[in-house]
Amino acid sequence: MKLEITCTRAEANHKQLLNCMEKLHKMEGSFQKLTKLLSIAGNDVRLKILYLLEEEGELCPCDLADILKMSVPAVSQHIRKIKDAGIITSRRDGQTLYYSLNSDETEIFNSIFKSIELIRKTA
Amino acid sequence: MKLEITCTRAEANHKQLLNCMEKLHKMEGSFQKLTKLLSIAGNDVRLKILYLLEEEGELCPCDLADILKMSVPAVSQHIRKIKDAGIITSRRDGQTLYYSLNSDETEIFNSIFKSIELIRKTA
DNA sequence: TATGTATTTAAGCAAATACTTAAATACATT
DNA sequence: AATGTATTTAAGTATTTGCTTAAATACATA
Repeated sequence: MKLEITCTRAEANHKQLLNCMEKLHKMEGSFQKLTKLLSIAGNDVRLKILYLLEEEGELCPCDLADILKMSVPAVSQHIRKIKDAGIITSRRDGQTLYYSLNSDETEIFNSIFKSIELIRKTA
Repeated sequence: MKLEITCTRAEANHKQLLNCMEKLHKMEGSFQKLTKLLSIAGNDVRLKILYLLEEEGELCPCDLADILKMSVPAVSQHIRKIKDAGIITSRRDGQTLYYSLNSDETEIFNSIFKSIELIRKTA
C-alpha cells in the first residue's frame, strides 16, 4: 500500500491521514460487500421488493409486477440483481417461482427498514 | 391510486396484493427518502467518506483526496452529492472547508456502519 | 494589488443503469 | 404432441453516473 500524503496545508495531520488509510485498507473487503448491499437497496424498485419480501415472506415476479405496477421483465431483472448478490432465493411451485429473503441477510435489512419508521416520524 | 390486478394465477391472493399496494402508497415518501440515502451510501467512495467523517469528526476535501487516493475534484463532486442530500455540513477555517456528518443523520449511518463489523465477522 | 492555495464548477466522455420489446426456457394442461 | 402460462434472457436505447481536465471562485498573504 502506497502511503503518500500530497496535502500541503500546514495544519494537515499526517498521522491522522495515514491512520485513516490503514483503517480503510484493512476493511476494504467489508466495504466492498457493504457497498454492494447498499447499492442494491439504494434503488426505489429494489428497496420495495426487499421490503415486500420481508413483510410478506415470499412473492413471485408476477405479484411484484402487479404491486409495483411495472412490467414483468423489468421486475425480473431487478430480482436477478438481488439474487446474484445472494440476498434472496427461490422456491418453485409448478410454473411459479416464489422468492424470499435469505435468513442470514435479514438482520441488516431489518435495521434498514426500521429507519423507514424513523424517517416517517421525522419527516 | 389505481389498484389493478393483472396476475392470472389461480393462487394469486388479490387481497394480499391490494394490501401491499396500499402499504407502499402510504409509505411512498419514506421510501423515496430512504432510497436517496441508500443510493448515496451505496457507492464505494461515498461510503468511505461517510465512514471517515463518522470516525474522525471532520475532514477537508484535500484530506479525503489523500486518504482515498483520488483527485480533489472527484472527491468534491461526491461531497456535493452528500451535501445536497442534507447529510453533511461544512465549517470554514480560512481557505479550508471542514465537512462533518449532521447529527440528525448519524443514527442511521451508525446502524449501517455497525453492519460493517457484522460483515467482517461473517466473511 | 498580485500571487498562491483550497475548493468548486463546468464540459466532455466512457461505463453503468434501467427500462422496452422480442425471443427463449420451463413447466402444466389439453 | 400442441398450446398456454410464468419466468428469464437478450438486444436496443435513453438516462445517469463518475471520472478527467480546465476554468472559476474564495480566501490568505506577500
